[in-house]
Amino acid sequence: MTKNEIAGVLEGIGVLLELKGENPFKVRAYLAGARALETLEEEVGTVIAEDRLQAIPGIGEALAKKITELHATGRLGFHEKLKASIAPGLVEMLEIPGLGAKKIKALHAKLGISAVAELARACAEGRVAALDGFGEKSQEKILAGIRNRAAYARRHRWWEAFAVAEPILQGLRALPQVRCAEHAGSLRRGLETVGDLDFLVAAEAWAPIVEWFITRPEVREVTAKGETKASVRYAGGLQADLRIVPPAQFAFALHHFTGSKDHNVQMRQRALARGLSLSEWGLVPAEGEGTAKEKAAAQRKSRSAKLEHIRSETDLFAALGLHYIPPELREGLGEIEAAEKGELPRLVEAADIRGVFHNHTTASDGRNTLAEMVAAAQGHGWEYLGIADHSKASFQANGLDEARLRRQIAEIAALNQSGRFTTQVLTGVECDILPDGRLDLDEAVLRELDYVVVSVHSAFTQSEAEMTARIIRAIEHPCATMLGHPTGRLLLKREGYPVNVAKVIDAAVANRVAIELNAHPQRLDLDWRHWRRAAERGLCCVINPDAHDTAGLEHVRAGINAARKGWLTAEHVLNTRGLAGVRDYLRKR
DNA sequence: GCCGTTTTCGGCCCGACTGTTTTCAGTCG
Repeated sequence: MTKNEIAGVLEGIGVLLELKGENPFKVRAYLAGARALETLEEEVGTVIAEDRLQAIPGIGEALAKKITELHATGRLGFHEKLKASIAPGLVEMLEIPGLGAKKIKALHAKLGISAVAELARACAEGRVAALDGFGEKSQEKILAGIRNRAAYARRHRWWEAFAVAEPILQGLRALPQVRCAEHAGSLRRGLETVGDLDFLVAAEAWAPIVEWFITRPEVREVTAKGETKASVRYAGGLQADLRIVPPAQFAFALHHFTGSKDHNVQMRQRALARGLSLSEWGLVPAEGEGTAKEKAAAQRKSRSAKLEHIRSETDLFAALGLHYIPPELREGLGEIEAAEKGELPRLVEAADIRGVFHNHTTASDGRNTLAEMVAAAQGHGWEYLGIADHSKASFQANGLDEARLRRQIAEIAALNQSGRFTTQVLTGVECDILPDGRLDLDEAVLRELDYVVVSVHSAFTQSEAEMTARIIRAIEHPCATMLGHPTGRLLLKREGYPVNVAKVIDAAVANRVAIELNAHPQRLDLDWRHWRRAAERGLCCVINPDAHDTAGLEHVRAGINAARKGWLTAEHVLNTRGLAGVRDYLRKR
């Protein structure tokens, strides 16, 4: 079993234990173990062989044993027994908003419900409302939740979520009562997909803001409305939470609601180690004794004392002995340790980008002409624009053969010489990697180009070994400059083809081939989780929009998000170099 | 189940909102 498959089993165990009513900390231990495996930056087989599993934080004796068994046999008796003891319908019921393990257990114990369909029937017959702890409203909410389950569970690509969120944020900022407003959550962290939107507002008068938020025309449903918080659902199922705090608490709340959860847990533990308690309310001396309620009261009392020193997230991090951690890095993946040592990278920014390489025109399947694309690139202030239309094997995309490509090279040379644009056009191609790893165009024509992007567009069903060997063969071609969308994934739509990314990265480093961070919001491929380690190993990144029209050039912004999440600096990214630097790089390869 | 410049046992992040209750449990983030 691969590490992600093993992580999936551990997560499944966690969920099942929760439904059994097990100790919540045990549940958390399994989920944490799954997460630790997912973020492991090496092969799990290596770690097992070298007996280092228990050195991974969150994995102890029991989990190490189970992971080893799963890796060796692909099965785990403990998991299978557990699965057999719980109806699969109960797990599915967890997807219904408002239903957690305890309520599902009660429904199962008292009404014998073990599937979503049975639950719907019981609600319709009014049997759920009659249960202790349930009522009419719970019953209605469950029914609505069942109806909308698919839409509610859906995640949304960052780009689309941002497009919904931005006008609302601007609207909030324009309200007279609002001192300041920000996005929080995974949107602010630049995650590739977003579950819901979080808006955070600092204000003194709250009611008018809540009122404005829940009465937007895009709102389909108001799911919660309190003094400091409101939740709504927009068309398409995207949910948004608004939270309002007094201005003095904004920095704490912004940090808290930006997350991630793992980052917050680590920050709170760090605070506790310093005798402080961190929450969205503030940073106050930790109370040793007393109930949760008393502690909260004590916190509120002492709140004002500390708050005046902390006006921003920068102050908050500083109070815990840390440099400022950009939101994109707050995933609990070592950013706190790096911030403590002052070793956080200076992350690449959109303004660092001086040009892009992988773009299409009407010559293949683009929707804008060469001149239109160059004009748009110039509008972005870029020094160069690379054109990489499809090659002939991508017949469906009107790919270019050798003769058409040569005509395009001549056309680009003429355009550059005309002086019509200050942005220089570089000649490239997105050359198909054929199923056996050969390239789709003659080497002679490839040598006439400034660069060659090699990409897989066919035979996705090959085995991992075949696909990996195929891509590596292409990387080893003397004309290959960069590897396009390395896994071919389409977010929320299609898994990538199976490929051993670690081996591909090794081959790219060895052959001085750059790997693309395809910035198309649907791709963001290679995934940000690989980049930190890959860059340390010397891999050169190139952020490419894969634009098929002038608007597609904007997508670089999404690629920047992903690059930042991958701890990349401008030095790691080829297209932060100016035209001379890029020409130098391409010549020396 | 994990973990330890307080500890090998006894902790494990913390608060808001909802619905059902008359003081709180469950859920959520």
